[in-house]
Amino acid sequence: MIDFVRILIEHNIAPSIQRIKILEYLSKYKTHPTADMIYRELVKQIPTLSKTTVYNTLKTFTEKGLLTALAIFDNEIRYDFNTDQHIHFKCSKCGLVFDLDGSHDTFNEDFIEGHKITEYHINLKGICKNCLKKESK
Amino acid sequence: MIDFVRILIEHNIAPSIQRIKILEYLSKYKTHPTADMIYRELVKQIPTLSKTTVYNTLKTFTEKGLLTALAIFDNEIRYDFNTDQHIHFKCSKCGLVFDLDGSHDTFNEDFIEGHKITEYHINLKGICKNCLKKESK
DNA sequence: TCCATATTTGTAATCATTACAAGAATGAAA
DNA sequence: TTTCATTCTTGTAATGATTACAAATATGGA
Ligand SMILES: [Mn+2]
Ligand SMILES: [Mn+2]
Ligand SMILES: [Zn+2]
Ligand SMILES: [Zn+2]
Repeated sequence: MIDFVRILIEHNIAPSIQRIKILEYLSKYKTHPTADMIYRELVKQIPTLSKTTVYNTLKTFTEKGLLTALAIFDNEIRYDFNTDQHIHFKCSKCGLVFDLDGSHDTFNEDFIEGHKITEYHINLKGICKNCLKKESK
Repeated sequence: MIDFVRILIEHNIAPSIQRIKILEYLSKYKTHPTADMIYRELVKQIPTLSKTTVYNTLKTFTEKGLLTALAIFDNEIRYDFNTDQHIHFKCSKCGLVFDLDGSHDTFNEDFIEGHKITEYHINLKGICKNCLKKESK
């Protein structure tokens, strides 16, 4: 059982019910959800939850390094509890986002051509295994 | 002088004034502009230009493989006349998008872990050379 | 308990993009 | 050259994600 309250305190974030639930959701469902997906699920548990709170919380978490914000196609931000370097693949059929942690060699450099690098993302797009299977039938 | 009419015809796109101008703009200004940036520039030349036409045209061009659509941070689509594989870097200070054509080894595989790959993007974020220079003053 | 501060909420605003329908241009057949 | 179907363009309205903002609520220490 992960101690979400401790994680929040360690990141200098006051552990409100909303924040605990949002962090719990992200750690449990590694589907790279959008703010709206998180809202729609959690409002069932917390009927008074506001979508603004979800947005604010996700912003805070990202700024404090607790999450990674992903901008992978289709103009929507997705959130990832896994802040380690890994590769993302989005299926253009079903819309699911998969992790590909292939041991691809990554940039380690802090500077490239004089620019300071703070984030590094590899995003792939295509048709996922499941959708390919359906297609072939 | 590039023959934009020929390029359009070769891609099975009827060469209207609007389409020619949009293609010309993208080939001339390699700044990875958004639809809105293109509109704001071209409406000076074509006062009747509609933003919808810009969006439609960019969609058509992308579908026909004439452009690459980039989703690099901040929820906006940018367009690139250069369809060759290269790396993008967005400065979080000034917002400019730079090309980094570093000979980074890329995926060549058509399939990864069973998923069919159709697009491959490497996006970096950080602070660009120019902004670093300004900061240090 | 009291109070300053942090957090949450709900609504309105914004920004990028898409949907849609009507008008204009095009170009081939008669 | 007229006709007419098709394609393009335009303008406005709608959508969807996100942010701004101000009021209401919760929190934790003095
Ligand atoms: Mn991930
Ligand atoms: Mn580029
Ligand atoms: Zn799929
Ligand atoms: Zn910069």
